[in-house]
Amino acid sequence: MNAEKIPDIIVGRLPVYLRALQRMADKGLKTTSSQELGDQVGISAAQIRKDISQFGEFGKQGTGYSIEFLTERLRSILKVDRIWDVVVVGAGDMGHALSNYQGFADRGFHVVAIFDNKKEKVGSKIGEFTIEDTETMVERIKSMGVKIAMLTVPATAAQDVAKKLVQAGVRAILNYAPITLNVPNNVKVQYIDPSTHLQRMTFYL
Amino acid sequence: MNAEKIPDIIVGRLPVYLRALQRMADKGLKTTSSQELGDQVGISAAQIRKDISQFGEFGKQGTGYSIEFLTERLRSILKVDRIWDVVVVGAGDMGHALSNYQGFADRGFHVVAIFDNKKEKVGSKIGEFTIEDTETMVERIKSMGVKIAMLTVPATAAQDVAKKLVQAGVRAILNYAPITLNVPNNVKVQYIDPSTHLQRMTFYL
DNA sequence: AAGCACTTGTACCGAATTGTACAAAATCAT
DNA sequence: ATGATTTTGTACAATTCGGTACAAGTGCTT
Repeated sequence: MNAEKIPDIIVGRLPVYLRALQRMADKGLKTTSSQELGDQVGISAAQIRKDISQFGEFGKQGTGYSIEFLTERLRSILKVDRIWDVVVVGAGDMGHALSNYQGFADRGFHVVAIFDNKKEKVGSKIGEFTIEDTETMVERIKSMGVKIAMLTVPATAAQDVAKKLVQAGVRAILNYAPITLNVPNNVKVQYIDPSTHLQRMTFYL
Repeated sequence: MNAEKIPDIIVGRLPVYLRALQRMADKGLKTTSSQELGDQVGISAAQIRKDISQFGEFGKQGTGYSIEFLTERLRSILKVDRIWDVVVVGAGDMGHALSNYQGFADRGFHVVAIFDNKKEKVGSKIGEFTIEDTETMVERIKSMGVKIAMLTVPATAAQDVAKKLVQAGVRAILNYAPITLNVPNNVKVQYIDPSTHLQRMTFYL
């Protein structure tokens, strides 16, 4: 499989499959089917089979998929068969919550530093982290070789910080600021904005 | 325009347009074009024109769109030309952050209560809110007539809580728990799971 | 007043995505 | 062993989605 040829919409579903598989494994299950997995994640069985088959023939007729094997394959495909270091920029409530979040460890991520530009915050602790100054951020990120950042600064500051992150070599940004970021093509951005997500649902109310 | 006929993918882009328009208005701008708006949000101008034209002819040739008028129309279409009461379930770090979040007010939402099932948390304060017991949640939500909930409980509890929310009349759930929820067709769910979003990007690294 | 530049809304078309259906393989029951 | 059942992977069809192109309206300049 060539990464360039896989549609983004399929890539977007893989983490959902992986998440469901990990839950099944936690329950002690050994195998599953596209039907069962589809019921779990609310996607048609055919869709799941087609998505998975983009990367190889991982199933067995009559039996379905080995949960362990499929999990391993998906982790490899998504490159989370390793641990990625991640930095948090913005030490507000959201940065705080992400720094403490226990849900990264078994999904392939590890927060290694948190930055803020408020001098009065710099130096204070969040859990085990000491908040660092954004002034030194670019060098710190470069020296650690971090490729992933989570951005929880105010919208007004987000574009500037994003530019710095790109300078520092960051290639993936999870943006919590309610603004669309302008970044080079080789940098990926995912957006998390609760108001936007809510507005997407009020349409149907 | 008939709500049933509008593709979900278009509905999903409208809040992004609205967000960009509100930023333009804040800057004092009066009009914009599909080209300019598209540059802001990273979507082609033709796409934006087509999306907007689903709901009427809001632009003017040669001039573009009145920011104020288009904002007003989008707010009406998305039904955020009013304030929706929202409850938070789960008083962990994320529930805490959402309860304090200042970004809801001018986007159509207002947090009115926060619930948790941990007896030792119930009664304590988060900002102006007193954490309430999930045992009384269904009745409280019913009596307040709340239709929207944000779910920040652990994955293991999420499905049970979601069921209760549906019983209470909630029609839209913003789910922060890393699990797919099973809800009736007339209930909408949006998913926010940082690990899933990050995994969607590591594929390209 | 005439020409130019800008911009919308939409018709048309190709690309992307999803659904349907089934042959082939594997397991299970008797 | 044989037939019934389950399930995958994929060919084909249908649908959805996005890009291209342009007529027509608007405002600006000279």
